[in-house]
Amino acid sequence: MSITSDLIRGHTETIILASLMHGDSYGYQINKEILRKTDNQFELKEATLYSAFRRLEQANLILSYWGNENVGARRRYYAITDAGKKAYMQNLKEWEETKNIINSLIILD
Amino acid sequence: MSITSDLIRGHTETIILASLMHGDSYGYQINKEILRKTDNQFELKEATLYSAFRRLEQANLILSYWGNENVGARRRYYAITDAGKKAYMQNLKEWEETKNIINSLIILD
DNA sequence: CGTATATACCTTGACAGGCGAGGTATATAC
DNA sequence: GTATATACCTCGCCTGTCAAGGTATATACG
Repeated sequence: MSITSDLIRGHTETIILASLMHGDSYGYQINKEILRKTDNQFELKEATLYSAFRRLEQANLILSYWGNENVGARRRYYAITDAGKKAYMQNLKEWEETKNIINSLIILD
Repeated sequence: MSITSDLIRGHTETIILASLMHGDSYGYQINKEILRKTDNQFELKEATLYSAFRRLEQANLILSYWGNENVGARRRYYAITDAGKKAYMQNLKEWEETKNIINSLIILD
């Protein structure tokens, strides 16, 4: 896990929103997807993931419902709301701007 | 709650180290330089700046000395150490990796 | 002289997100 | 029966950020 928690801080919610832009999903799956997408370089810690879910739902950026699995462990599915989609777009824009700012500050001339 | 602060979190020290790679400087000047480089889009809050100085000096990544101004307010100058240069290089590398990871996670296919 | 502004440094305490460490439950495989 | 994978959750600590205060020097203006 080369990525440090302070560098990821502030991106957790956007990462979750981005994942849900592809369709409804649940915690475990979202994290596995993150692992896959980053070639096992990164995953969210469970406590981080679930506290982010709570914040996002509180802010009405996502909503949740229990899946109707009749076998295996229960799953709580999450769906992104319209407000969530807007927030995602906004966060993406901010990321592009922040990226430029950081680049200009830490890369030497 | 400003989004920017969480996105910049973890980069503060690298920003300071990068600034000192150009030569010794002092708090006020470093912050003005950041403002200039980002076209007034960003600056470190004073409390953040000075607490970062303290951490960096504690870790022997920078050292400080009082300037000998005989006019105006006193200045505490900072210089980057060899360990600081190494840390800067390492942080820069981590930034490039983190950038890719975040991009791959938040930008939709 | 009083006030405003710029330069320059510093401290305290609150806040919020990340996460280690624990817990619960279902199902398969050996 | 025990190990592993799936799947969810909570508690409490840690750490970086920052609002809100403070101190001191120098110049400009009326």
